[in-house]
Amino acid sequence: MTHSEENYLKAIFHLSRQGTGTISTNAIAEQMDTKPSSVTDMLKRLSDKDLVNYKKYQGVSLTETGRYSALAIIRKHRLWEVFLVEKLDFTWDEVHEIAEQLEHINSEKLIDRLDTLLGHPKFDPHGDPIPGKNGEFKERDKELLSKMPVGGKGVCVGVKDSSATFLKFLDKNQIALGQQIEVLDKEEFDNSMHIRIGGEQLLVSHQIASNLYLKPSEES
Amino acid sequence: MTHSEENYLKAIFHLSRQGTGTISTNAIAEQMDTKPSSVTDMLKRLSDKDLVNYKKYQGVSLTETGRYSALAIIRKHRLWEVFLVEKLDFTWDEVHEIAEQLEHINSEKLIDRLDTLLGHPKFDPHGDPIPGKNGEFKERDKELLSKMPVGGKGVCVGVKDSSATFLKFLDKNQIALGQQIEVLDKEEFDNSMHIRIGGEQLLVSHQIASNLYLKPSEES
DNA sequence: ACAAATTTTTAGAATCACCTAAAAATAACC
DNA sequence: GGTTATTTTTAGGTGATTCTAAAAATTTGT
Ligand SMILES: [Mn+2]
Ligand SMILES: [Mn+2]
Ligand SMILES: [Mn+2]
Ligand SMILES: [Mn+2]
Repeated sequence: MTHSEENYLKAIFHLSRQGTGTISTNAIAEQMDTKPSSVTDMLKRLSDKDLVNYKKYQGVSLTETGRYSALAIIRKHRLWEVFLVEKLDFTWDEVHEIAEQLEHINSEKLIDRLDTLLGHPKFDPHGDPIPGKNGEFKERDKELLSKMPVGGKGVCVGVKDSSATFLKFLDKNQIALGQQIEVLDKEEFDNSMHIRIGGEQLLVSHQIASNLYLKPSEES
Repeated sequence: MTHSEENYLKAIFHLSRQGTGTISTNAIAEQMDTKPSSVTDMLKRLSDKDLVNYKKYQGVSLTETGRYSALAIIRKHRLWEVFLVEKLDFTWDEVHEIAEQLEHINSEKLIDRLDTLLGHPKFDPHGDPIPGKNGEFKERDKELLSKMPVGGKGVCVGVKDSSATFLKFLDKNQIALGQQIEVLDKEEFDNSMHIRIGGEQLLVSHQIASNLYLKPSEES
């Protein structure tokens, strides 16, 4: 499989996990920052290789083998991200770009050994789950901060937007994975939220709240 | 720079360090297992980018920037090989193939950090010197075993052929880098050599002797 | 239901990296 | 020095991946 094919599979996988159902040509083009016509070309090729189910004008979905391949690439991507943070002291905003390259390295043994070196991590530096060697994958139980009710509590377990800009913003405001967050109040006006985090109080915009995932604490 | 361009630069660099002078199209084609016509194509492209000095029919050589680029790739290749052996327990016969992929990963910070993690190694698992960050490079002082006189001694410091087949053969016969070797006798008939290595005596063929590098001990 | 807007596909072209077959230049030999 | 052999380049073509522009299909709105 070529780098390009791998990138398309990954994009289709990620899109499948957002909106339900079949994926549109335009959605892929946008996600990958290419033209729809290029996407159509590639979908034909992927379909020929039985990696996607594709019928003209009907949208596309991954086949079993396509899904398996996508998960293998995501596994590599996320393990490399962990490696970069844990072993090479990169920050979580720096690793994605490099992992985009490393995910295409082809060696089963390499990725097995890396997994072992890292102690079989279950999540990457952004809180995303790392697929298993045999394609096991389940999303973790999480909720957007923006969807939490006033009075709700939880632990910060992930980010939706993992752009460097957003991650650096979180660093600056001392918001990190593993921290306890409580919703104190919501502003009707702009949907911004007053939260308690690490003893401090903070007002976060709706933009921010809708890009932070919490694992909600059990309500009594 | 594309992967292919990088591979060509590397090939030209390696050829320059063997026979002296300018490099022929055919030599590159053979080294890279492609056709001479493909090489000509690429030489034009590399020349356009000022990475090589190329005039039709006159052979080719690296420019200053071409040489610098080649060294950067070789540095990456060899650092990754060290990483694979030191951190992921690969054997020296397994690492080259994977490093062929990893050498194309593009991140200065990554390679700096890797260098630090590994303790700034000077040599790769095959005894080849690792170029410095700023293009410093000097070959180590070494001599082929086959060129050593009877009675000569030295430490095994490298291999010329670093194919998996040869390396596994060396493992099987307990020949490893760092070992003391003494030439006991040469057979006129087939140029095979009786050597002492690690207390044992061994008869090695000319083929083998001409692929093992020693650092000759000071003769008195 | 039909026109307009949007999405998607086709057609045609460019670039990269490779190939084969043929032509041209250079080197080797007598 | 002229013929042969070898090396190297050109010419032309293929597949992969992208693009733009135009055509076709689908969806939306009235
Ligand atoms: Mn990432
Ligand atoms: Mn991630
Ligand atoms: Mn190598
Ligand atoms: Mn090596």
